[in-house]
Amino acid sequence: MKKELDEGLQKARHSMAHVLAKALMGLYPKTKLTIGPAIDDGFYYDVDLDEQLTPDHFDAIEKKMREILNKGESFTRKEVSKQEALKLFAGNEYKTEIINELPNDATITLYYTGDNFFDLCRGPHVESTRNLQNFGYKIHSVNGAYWRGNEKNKMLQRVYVYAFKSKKELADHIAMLEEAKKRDNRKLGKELGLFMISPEGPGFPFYLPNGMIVRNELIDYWHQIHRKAGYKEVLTPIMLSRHLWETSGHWDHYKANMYTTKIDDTDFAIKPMNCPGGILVYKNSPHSYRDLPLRVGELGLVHRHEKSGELGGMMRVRCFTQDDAHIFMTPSQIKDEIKGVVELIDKVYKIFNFTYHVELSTRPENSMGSDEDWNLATDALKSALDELKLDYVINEGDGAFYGPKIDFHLNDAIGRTWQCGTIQLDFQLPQRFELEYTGEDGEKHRPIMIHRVVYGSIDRFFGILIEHFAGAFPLWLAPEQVRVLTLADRNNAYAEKIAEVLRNKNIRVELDERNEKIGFKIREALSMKVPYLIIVGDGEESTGTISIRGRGNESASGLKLADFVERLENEIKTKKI
RNA sequence: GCUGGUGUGGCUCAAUGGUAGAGCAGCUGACUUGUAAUCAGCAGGUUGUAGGUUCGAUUCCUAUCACCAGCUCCA
Repeated sequence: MKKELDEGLQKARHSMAHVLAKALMGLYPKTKLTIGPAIDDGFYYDVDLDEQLTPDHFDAIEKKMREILNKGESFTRKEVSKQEALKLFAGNEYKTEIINELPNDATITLYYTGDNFFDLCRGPHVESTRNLQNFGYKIHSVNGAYWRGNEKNKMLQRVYVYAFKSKKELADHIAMLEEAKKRDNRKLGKELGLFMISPEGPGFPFYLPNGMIVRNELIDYWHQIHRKAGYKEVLTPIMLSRHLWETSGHWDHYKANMYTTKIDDTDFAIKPMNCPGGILVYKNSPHSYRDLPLRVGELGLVHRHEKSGELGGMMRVRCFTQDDAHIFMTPSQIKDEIKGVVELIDKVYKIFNFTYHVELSTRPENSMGSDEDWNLATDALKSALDELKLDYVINEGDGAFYGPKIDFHLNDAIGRTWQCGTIQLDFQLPQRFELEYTGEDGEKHRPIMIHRVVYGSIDRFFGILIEHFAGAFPLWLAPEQVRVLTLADRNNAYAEKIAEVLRNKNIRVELDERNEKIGFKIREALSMKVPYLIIVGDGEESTGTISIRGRGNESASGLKLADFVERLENEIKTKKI
């Protein structure tokens, strides 16, 4: 599912980055160049420069780039020794740092652009800037970026440039971004009355009535499929004692992200995860091997102190509901349980027409447990994926502190990917909490735990859905499924009767009886993305029929209400997208 | 949290170192309407907040809060 890497394009983009570097050096000779790689939609170059670049500078920089492209300057490779390289980049601490990390006997390569500019670079490059003349490129922003991505390092200026093989592709890309902007969950959330976020609670979303309907539909569906898959459900408190978080390891590993408080003289923390609560439920009663696997779901509200600059709409919040579940099982059940979860996740994503890819994350630095357990857990996940014949990418060191995980990444409207579903295998918490079950042999054994979510966060999944559907939710999710519009006051009674029939069928229907022109009412209903409009005037009333207009461009008249209701019910039932 | 930017009535936006203006939404009235905006009137803001400069600030400065883009982080 991941985008194929087009090596030729990457090479050309990286060559463009050198053109940008040369242009910047020409305009601002004090610029210290650092690195300038190709990315998905172009390239960037990180520079250390005292003068703050702003959009006002872009024209001049682009013009300079154009000059270099038009000259048809060749890219030439030159090999130098480490000592020579250090001398050439003596005033540039960033390049010096890079060079110093190379082995002493390394052959270091420089690339010249023309004969008066060179940059430290592994290459490869196109032959000449002439090869890049048809490129569509546009500097679109300058932002801060830490040297080497480490927030302890100096912040550099990162010049971002869109770059495509042709001007047409560039125009298409910009058009796509504009479309994405129209779908932004923050914009649509406001326009469609889905949710709000108040300055009184940054990162803590409020659900408005329309958003609440979507949320409840998502939850209803979740309950249905989980019941069918043999899950039980619990609800655990959002605040628990420090002692519990110390036992779980969160107090040591996750404290920076936890909200804490005191009750009397005891420290408490608002839960950032549901697992310790779920474990207390498990420990509440003794278990036999006959109970396993035990699948216990929880729609748990968690709070995490995310840094202020990381917040954004529904996509990144400080409190959210995870559609969590913990599965307690014996080692021999691991594979089948993981398979079951993967199939569940696949089924849910298909309902929404999402494509996704899978990643497997291994042991991070700040983790607990023995090498042996980590290997065992990681191997178990791998073999389950292999057995399911699922392609996956390995993310070294990106696991949770208590175990490795499989992540599901959805592709959203803008082409970004979002981690939603995850399956985490955990040998640690059962040990820390001394979980047990009685085996067939009458002895005590330690269960293994799976933590898993399907939506991930209901709130963020909602945000992704808003953008995915551009606010035009499928019928089963639409806050308002049908709106009945009247032509004139004298048709109101007829319209009310129709609305009542729909309401009795559990269809979410609203009535628009205002004294407005029909064009105005239609315009408003369509801008609210109502899936179906029923329009009734004298014509319909005299024949006992209805006219409908769909959110697409469908329109029909002379329909029987009963037939239309049946159609709606079928569409809702099949969760048709 | 960091770098840069933004902050004007419910929404979208305008204006100026001399005490803010429009469209939409809202309210009232007229119109009783046939597939994406009927007309008229009314009402609504001490220009995010707190200081400062100034004869005078919403416009300049400082701090702070929130938002936006990116970095870092992440469900």
